[in-house]
Amino acid sequence: MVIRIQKPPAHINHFLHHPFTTISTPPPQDPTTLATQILNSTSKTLPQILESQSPSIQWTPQLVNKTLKTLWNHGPKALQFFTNLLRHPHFTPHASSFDHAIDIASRLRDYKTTWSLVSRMRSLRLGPTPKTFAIITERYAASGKPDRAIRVFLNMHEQGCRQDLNSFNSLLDVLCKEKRVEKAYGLFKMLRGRFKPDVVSYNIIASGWCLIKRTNKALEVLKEMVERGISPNLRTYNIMLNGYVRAGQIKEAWEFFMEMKKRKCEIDVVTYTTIVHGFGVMGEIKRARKVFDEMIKEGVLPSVATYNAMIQVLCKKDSVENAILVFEEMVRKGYVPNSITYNLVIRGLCHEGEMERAMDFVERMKSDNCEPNVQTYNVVIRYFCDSGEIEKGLDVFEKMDREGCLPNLDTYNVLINAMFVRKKSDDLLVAGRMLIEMVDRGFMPRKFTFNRVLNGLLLTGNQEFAKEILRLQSRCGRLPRKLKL
DNA sequence: GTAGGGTTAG
Repeated sequence: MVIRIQKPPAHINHFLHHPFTTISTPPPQDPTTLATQILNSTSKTLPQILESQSPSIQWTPQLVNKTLKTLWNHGPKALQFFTNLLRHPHFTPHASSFDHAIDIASRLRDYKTTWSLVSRMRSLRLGPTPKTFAIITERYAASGKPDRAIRVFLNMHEQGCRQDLNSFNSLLDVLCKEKRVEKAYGLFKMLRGRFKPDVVSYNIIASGWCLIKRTNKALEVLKEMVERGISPNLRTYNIMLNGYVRAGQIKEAWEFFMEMKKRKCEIDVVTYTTIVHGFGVMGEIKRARKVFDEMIKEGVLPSVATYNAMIQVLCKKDSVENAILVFEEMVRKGYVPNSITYNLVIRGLCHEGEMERAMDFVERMKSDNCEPNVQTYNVVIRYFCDSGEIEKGLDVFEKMDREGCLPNLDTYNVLINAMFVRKKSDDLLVAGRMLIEMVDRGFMPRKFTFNRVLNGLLLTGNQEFAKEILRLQSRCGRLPRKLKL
């Protein structure tokens, strides 16, 4: 049974802390330890594990959410954990935990679970909230079902959640981020009478056009906005600026930036970061550095993101050594590098073949209380494998497991591909086991990957294992049409 | 999680 311990009133507190009172304080509730226990459990032992925690553990939303996040790359286990918790009569779920679980279920394309969580949420009067719908529509749009996303939005009021301008903007954003700006703009025009678009709506559509490098369309939309009496804001300008940079129109970007200055537009750290990044990707390191130095004189302090932009472009167009100088400079100035910063430097070092120094940075990351994430490990695994050091790649794979970092689809793809280079039959067995593991964790291998592993196993005389993989493939619906029963 | 800047592979 799960007991929620509530903070006692102050007068009771006195008795609780009396030396003769035997009520113990709850143990430290560490989501990582909990997640590890859950990962090592089976569907049978999981309820017992949760049960054994129950006398002391407080299932706060933070603990539940953090645990779900840690289990992100093992969706089925994450959902098992959450649905088991829901069975406990004394567990009081929070709307945000439902949203996390719904996010995980819809990422697995398990829409049955998704919607049953929604109705559970509803029966507990916790939602669904507009955020819940943003999650679900994003998942539909991301898996090639933008029309389904739109339908979900149009029907959300039936789930007790009224559409408003905010939720409309969310939907437009989701469609634009999935590069369905054409569709988003059509919907925008169709429903603008009903939702009265604002500057946010227009900014979303404009950045959608910019994302697919159609800066002229973005300008057109913004012109229409002004004609309708809505003024652009700083974000609007930053969106256009970034659009030019993305589209490689660096001349236009610079002119736009100059125009902003001339018109005494407020210019902020985002504007500068965009320019630094823009010059950098064009290989104009000196000009990037100049803008970087200039912004401080103009009274705009760089952010960690600005440093990240600078570090990235130095790695790509200059040298890692200079990038590391900037890294040390930011640390000296009291900035705290984040995981993106570390990953950039690590990637830069890997790219130069400096694998040992890259691994040193992974350690430094840890000692700086910035846990290496799945992207960090993916980078070093990829570079080890690409340089033929398969064994070291596998070592890092084991290391991340020990550190409690779950691999994602990229990790498996990189490693499975690497299992073919040495032409060793043992490697194919490893590939087969990885294939089984990734499916177990909710990742869908491509048909190509299945076939490659299958052929490899057959050619190395592992007929029995090949059959097992074939059965797995058919369960995944990844069989060639002819073989499907 | 209503909008803008840093991680990704050719």
